[in-house]
Amino acid sequence: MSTTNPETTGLKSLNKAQCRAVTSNAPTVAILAGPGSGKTHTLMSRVVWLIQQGGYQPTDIIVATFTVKAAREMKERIRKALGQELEKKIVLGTFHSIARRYLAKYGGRIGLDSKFGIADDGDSRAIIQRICKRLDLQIEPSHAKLWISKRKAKGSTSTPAQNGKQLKENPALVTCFQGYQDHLARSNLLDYDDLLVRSVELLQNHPSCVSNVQAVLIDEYQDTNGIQYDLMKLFAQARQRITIVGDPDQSIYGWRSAEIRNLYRLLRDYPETDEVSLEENYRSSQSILDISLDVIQQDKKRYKKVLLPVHTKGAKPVLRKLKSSAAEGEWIVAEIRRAVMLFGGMLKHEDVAILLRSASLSRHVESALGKAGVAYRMIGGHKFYDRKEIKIVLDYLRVVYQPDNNDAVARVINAPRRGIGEATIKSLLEEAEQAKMSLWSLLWRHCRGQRKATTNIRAKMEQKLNTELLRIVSTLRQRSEGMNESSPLTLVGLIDDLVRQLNFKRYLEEEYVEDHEQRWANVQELVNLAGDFMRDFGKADEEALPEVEGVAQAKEDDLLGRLLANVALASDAQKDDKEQGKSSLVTISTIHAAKGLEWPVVFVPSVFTGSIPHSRAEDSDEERRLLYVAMTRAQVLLYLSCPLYGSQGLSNKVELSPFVAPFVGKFAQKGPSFDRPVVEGAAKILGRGAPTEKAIFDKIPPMFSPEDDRFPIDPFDPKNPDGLEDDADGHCARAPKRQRTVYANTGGGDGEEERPWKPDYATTMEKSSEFTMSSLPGFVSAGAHRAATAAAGAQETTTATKQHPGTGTSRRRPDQRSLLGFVTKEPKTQHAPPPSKAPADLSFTRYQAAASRHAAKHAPAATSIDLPRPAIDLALTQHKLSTGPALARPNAPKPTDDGPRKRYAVFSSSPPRPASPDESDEKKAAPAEPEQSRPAASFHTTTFMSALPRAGVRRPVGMGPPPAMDRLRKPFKPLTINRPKGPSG
DNA sequence: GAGAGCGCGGTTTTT
DNA sequence: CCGCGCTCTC
Repeated sequence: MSTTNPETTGLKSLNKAQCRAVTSNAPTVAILAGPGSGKTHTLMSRVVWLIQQGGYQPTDIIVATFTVKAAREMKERIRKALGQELEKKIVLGTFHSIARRYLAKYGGRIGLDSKFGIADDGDSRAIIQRICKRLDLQIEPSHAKLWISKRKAKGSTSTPAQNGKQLKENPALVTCFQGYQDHLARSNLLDYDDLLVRSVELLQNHPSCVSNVQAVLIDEYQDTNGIQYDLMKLFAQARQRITIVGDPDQSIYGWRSAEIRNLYRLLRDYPETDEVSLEENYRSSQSILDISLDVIQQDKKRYKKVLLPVHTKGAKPVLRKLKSSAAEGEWIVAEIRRAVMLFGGMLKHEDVAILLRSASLSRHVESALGKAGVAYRMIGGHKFYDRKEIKIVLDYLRVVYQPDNNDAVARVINAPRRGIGEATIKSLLEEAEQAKMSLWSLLWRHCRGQRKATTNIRAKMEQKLNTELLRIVSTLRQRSEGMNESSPLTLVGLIDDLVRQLNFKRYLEEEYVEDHEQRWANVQELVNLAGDFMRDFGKADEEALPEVEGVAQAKEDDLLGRLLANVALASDAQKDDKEQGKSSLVTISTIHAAKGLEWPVVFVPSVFTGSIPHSRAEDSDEERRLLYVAMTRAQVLLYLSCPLYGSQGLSNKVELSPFVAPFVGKFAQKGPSFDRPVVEGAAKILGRGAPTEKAIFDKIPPMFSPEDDRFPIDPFDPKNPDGLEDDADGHCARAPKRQRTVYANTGGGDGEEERPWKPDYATTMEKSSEFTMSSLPGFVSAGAHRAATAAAGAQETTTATKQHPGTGTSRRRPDQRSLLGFVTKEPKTQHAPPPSKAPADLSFTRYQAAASRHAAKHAPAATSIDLPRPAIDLALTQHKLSTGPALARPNAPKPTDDGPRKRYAVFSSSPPRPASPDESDEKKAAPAEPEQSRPAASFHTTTFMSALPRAGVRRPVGMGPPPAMDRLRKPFKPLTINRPKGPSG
């Protein structure tokens, strides 16, 4: 297998370096590479290669990823390459889920009860909070939690060196730690960190459990922490074959104790490691890469490496300043629409991602999208499983599964209301603890008359407890114990019965008069999720571990337990591309959750100090890397933006993030013109067909401004800093005093022409933006939009995995083998460092040289070869009817025959005023039903619908002036869903 | 002792 | 801007 011919082994999609990594015979392979260089693809290919060429059994391979999403994606890819049969046998998942599997099978060996549950974040927090309070420790629970988690996550790293520090430890923390562990043990729970800690313990003491393992592969290695490193080594202890891929520049989990140092530990611990660096970036346009590098290179301590653009320059990334967060949201919507429109169907909503530093920033964006009727899905942030109604049901299930889980029991005692208050529950808990029995059995015995509780429980309540809680749960428990894979529907039935017997619907109606429907729908969705779970994980040994000879496994056929574990471990976003394909959704995600993914169009809003370096962040380098990660998700269009005033008050000005401030001049100040070269360049990068100009033209409605000119370029006006809220038109309309911002001299340095801000135009457009956006029929409505795009863009477009389209153009570096591009500063390892003293900037120099070479080669050539006509698009640029008096009501043309359901929203041409009751009458008449045109196929649709006003309950949000609405309505909670829906067969 | 009402601080990112 | 903890009433 040493001489492998790429042609015959499916390695064609790999470049030379990748190929070398895939086929390396070294026991340990470290693949270090920047974003978009095909790391994951390479790792996946190596798995395939190990199985097909190396003769390894899939069951003997462990692939660990960092996030659930990454695991799922990896799974998908391997399935495509190997087929489901083989893929299923590979032990693949997040560290946590793999650890859990081992503990479920072998945990008995280290004294673990096989029915252990997983304490999620909320559980841990609650437990710690209680302990702190009860013992009157003078510490902050959140701090304690962090500390405990850090301590567990360290693994073997810390122990040797720092004894001095250990003495300094706050004894209160130690006490809390102890109490916490005791409590977990009593409730038979493991927290997330414990899964890893105990697995390490297991594998240390019982290596035979992994004696079969031939190869271990780790994705996103830079994010592993100490304990995960230990675990990796232990997984690999039989054969010591490890392959890792990673990028130190993308290390964004330091707060979770990820240690870049692990890279050097690996090189030290496995001196024969074959290091491979991948240097070509296949993802992004050159200008995106350039500016991303500008950002990351501010970090002087970083380990430099080469990143060669493969694609052409592309449109200049944008750094846009907006008046407020609300304006920012609206601008984003406008840009999305502009791009979708002017790319003539080549870009769809699903090609767009909005990446946020924190989930809480999503509000404005969501409301803008909602108003415009753009469907979206939110990844990360609020979790479906965190919703109150869901938590209650889950808590019941946990009690069914684990009667000793006192916390779950306690939460469930008075929900639905049974007239048992907090004080009573607290007292019962105390009593149980004193009596060294679980809360459940205390109640049980009390109600059976076996042991009278000292806590006073009134007869009426005892009655209720007995019939409504104890009896229901215990019968369900009996049923669940008889449940197994051969009776696949029982889990759904179980939840159904639980909910019915609790009269949960009525409870919701009474408790949540306002939105009980939504909540009940959520409960229904939970039932559906359970059904999906049964289908996908229920029967197949999705989680099986290979039998190792002579090592007995515990059977884990407890469906309920697995469901609950799945909820705890997989509570992040699922995407089910199959179903989503029908409706094209914009993605909103945290930057963290976006790692490893890519989109043609990426927005990074709120790039201001306090958000991106987050105000509570301790490591600003990590924050910078975070921004870098966000930026490098983009393939063709990258937009950063920053509101000039914070959302709270008008007076709090906001400062541009220091990470971009020095480069303001390198960004465009507004969205690019989507002229022919830009469109064609994008088409090339994405490997999609560029639409003809006619195709684009035909769909552009009149009144549509092809430029990003609806918002002032510089909304900042010192004379009128307070005109923000009420929109005293004057100040936005004033001609821009150019570049008088605090940040830098943007100098307007390049060919980007600055369109002067026309006062009248500005006002009208600005003012009319709400209704224009939301009510032009066929324009904003997803239905029409889909019709339009479907007609044009029926071609295959795959965003996920690129097969390195530009093979012909991408020049591989001849000296690819060299490592010097990567590590320039060798930390205190003294094993043979590669060409050690490369000047620190060499890599960058190389990069620059390559980049300019590349540019020289491509810029003229690329366009002239494929598409000889350069700038016909002038016509397009001038196709700007809208610069005229903007208020003329457009003779709204339906772009296509929208069939029978053409929906004309009623809109008045008068500028929107703050909502008055009479006015809203008119608005009520407007059909608030953009959502009806959308298929309700996936749960994400549900997500989206929750964003929309429900007829009768709310008036159409799109019609009204936004601020009023925002204040009137309780902000909706986006359902952020996550559907553990594995790609079913 | 249960529940409704008001005031205050506070929450980054994920398994 | 949202859950909490505190107070007051039943």
